[in-house]
Amino acid sequence: MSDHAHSETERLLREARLYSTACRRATLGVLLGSDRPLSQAQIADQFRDGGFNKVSIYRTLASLVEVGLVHKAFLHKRTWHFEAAHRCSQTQCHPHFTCTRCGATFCMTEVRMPMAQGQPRGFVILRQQVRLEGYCPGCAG
Amino acid sequence: MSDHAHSETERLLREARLYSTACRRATLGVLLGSDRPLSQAQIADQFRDGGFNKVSIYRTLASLVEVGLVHKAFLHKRTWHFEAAHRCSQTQCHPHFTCTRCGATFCMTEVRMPMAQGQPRGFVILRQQVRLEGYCPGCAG
DNA sequence: AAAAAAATGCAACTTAGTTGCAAATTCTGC
DNA sequence: GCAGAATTTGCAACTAAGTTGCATTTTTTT
Repeated sequence: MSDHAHSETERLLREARLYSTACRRATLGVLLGSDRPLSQAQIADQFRDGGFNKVSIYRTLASLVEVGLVHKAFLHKRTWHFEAAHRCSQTQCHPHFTCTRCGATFCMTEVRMPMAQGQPRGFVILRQQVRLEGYCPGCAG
Repeated sequence: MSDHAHSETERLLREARLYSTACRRATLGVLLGSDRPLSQAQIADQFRDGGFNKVSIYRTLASLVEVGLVHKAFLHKRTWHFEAAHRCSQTQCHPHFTCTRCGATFCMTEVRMPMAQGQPRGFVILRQQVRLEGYCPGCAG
């Protein structure tokens, strides 16, 4: 990780009152640099020389989710994918598109969805998530 | 299962060109009678006297999904929940609401969501799914 | 620099879902 | 209805994402 990225992740962790540790800086750095949500295994793959234990990565992700720096974006094939929260609003992230042919997932930041309306009285909606399925440009046509 | 339900599930299975077997009739009957998506374990719980092997239920669900009688509604705690497809359109089911306090899930059949628009050129959207989170009437307030 | 607080790594575990195969059930053509 | 083909079922063993307990190491505080 570059010095710049190091100080950026360090600042975010400090603001969140989390210990600035190697595993947290590395994990957060990978997520901030990714244009799509990543699983624990995909994050681990990005670490050179040694890397971190999967348990540590899972616990790191849990702590980042708890303070709101990271979101659990979606489950794909029974595996959680995480993304940095910096481009998500309080009540909804951009939709995620998964290609049913090749399995790739994309962040649909251009697609705007209105918040759900018309729920029965008594229900309080705090967050909504939209998943899209279909063919990506490479697999369509 | 009542005689009426038996003949109804049998008809649906025949139309779908599936063998009408005890496990399929029972599974489909349970899903048709449920007002919310169910997991394999929840379906198995509804079977009296003996029931069926979990492998058979999983394979039954796979066959019902393949012919379109049943949908994989959503993953909750890494567990798939299935629902009969009779009230879903081709491109989207009703949103599903999960209470973050008690964990219960509800079908929000009253909530209408427009199909996503504005995706980058080349993407073909075939289905969309909306998940809602918040407090149910029992847990809010 | 020492003590306190928290993170890390390891091994063992949990659990939803899957696979291969033999036995049982359902369907097809007579 | 009945024999044979096609398909489903149950069982045991397996897979893999994620979790837990605990001893060790790192980070922070004073």
